[in-house]
Amino acid sequence: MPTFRAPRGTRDLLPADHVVFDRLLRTAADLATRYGYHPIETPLFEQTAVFERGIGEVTDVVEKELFRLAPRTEESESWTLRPEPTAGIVRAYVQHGMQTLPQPVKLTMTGPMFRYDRPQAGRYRQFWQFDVEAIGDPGPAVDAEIIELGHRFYAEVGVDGVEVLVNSIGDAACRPAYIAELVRYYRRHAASLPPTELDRLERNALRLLDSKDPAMADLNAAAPRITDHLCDACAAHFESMKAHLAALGVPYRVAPGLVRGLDYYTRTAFEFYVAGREGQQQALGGGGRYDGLVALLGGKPTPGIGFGLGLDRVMLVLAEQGGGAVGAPEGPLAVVVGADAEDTVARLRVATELRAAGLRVRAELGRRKLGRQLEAAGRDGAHFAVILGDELEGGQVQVRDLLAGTQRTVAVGDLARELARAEASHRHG
RNA sequence: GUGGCCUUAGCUCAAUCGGCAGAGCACUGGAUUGUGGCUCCAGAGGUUACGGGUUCGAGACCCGUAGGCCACCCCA
Repeated sequence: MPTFRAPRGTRDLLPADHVVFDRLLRTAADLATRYGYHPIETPLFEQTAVFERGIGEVTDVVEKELFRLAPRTEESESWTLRPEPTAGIVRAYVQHGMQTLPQPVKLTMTGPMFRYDRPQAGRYRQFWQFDVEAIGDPGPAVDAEIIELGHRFYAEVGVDGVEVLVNSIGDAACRPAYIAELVRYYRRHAASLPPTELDRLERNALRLLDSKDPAMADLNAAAPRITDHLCDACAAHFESMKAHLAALGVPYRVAPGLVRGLDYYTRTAFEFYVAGREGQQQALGGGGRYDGLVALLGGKPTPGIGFGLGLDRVMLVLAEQGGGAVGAPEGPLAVVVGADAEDTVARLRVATELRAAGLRVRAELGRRKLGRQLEAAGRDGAHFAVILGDELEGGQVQVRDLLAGTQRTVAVGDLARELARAEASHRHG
């Protein structure tokens, strides 16, 4: 019964979890660099209007999941913890005049996002995303390149069975007419619509296509498809994007029901999905094109595309698939131990010298007897124990090879060199 | 935001019909004083999530709260 615990929907990443987490961060950073993306950090919170205007007022994220900060005074502005990275990055793009840079501007950011919804495994109020955004390139080739990048991320971190779902949701030229037709279609069948679906029809008709209600299956299968109602420009974009994906060897599936939850998306929408696992948190990441967003946030009309990949869900799936989750934090190369409980000064001196030489060294500062110290060193995963004893008066210590069980006397001045040499011989043979 | 299941030591779990809260792992100490992994011994660790109720008596039954999980909503 701890007095305090992590807030609902948040969790502590303990050192053992961090081994996997670090690997994800390194892979993300390395991949983004290889593809020409530059790191950016935006604040964890923004003016609420950035999200309301950018994401859309009638989305679930804005209507019920915003993590609003309590105003400090009556007059103070409304701040909200970021629920997704794109709006903030686009705000920065506009604020710093990045339209004057060579286009596209390719940015990457990995960090925590916040949504105030009901927690479940793989769904947290604070969760981590690896995000990339390419702003200023209207062409379908960059869409394919970015999807391929996401696909490669999962491959490199070792997630099996990731499916790529793609769709086109049109643009301002063709989507309104399609939605009107969709509404007409469902209204004709209003009698067979469940009440909740009727309600969604009025709010956001595209969402009906996504319904998991079995009663909707036949109706949705026969519903007009957005991809049959794209304007010529959107249709050409979609075809070219798919051709590029195929040429890059990325396996994908067209998912006509994939509409995504944020209003700013246009044309390309995609999701990375892992099927067949326990629990419904199967969307590992997703993204799409947002050709209207820069203008919406006050910039001149500029196209953009990006994705966000959920690192928490990747860790979850890796653990389920039996990969990665195993991993103790890296232990020290050597532990400095001593026979005399009072010799902590000597232990620290030796350890400090070895650390200055660049070695990973833990000093045993407790009062445990030597046998226990060696036992702890072994469990730590240390390869060597440096044992301080009476020989120290003659400038010498014992170096015990904990893996081989051998031991030799070494002059203190030669310690760093000797440890490095012995470690090298472990590796080579 | 809606509905359901769950909560006993740091972790994984026992505790018969309502009758003295336990084990394994982990942790700490010891096995004739400076040598680990194995073994043996011992110790520490609990308001049985929290608050109320029923009862001679509650870990167990009832109500509420919190947290976790599952399904929705939606998404990462």
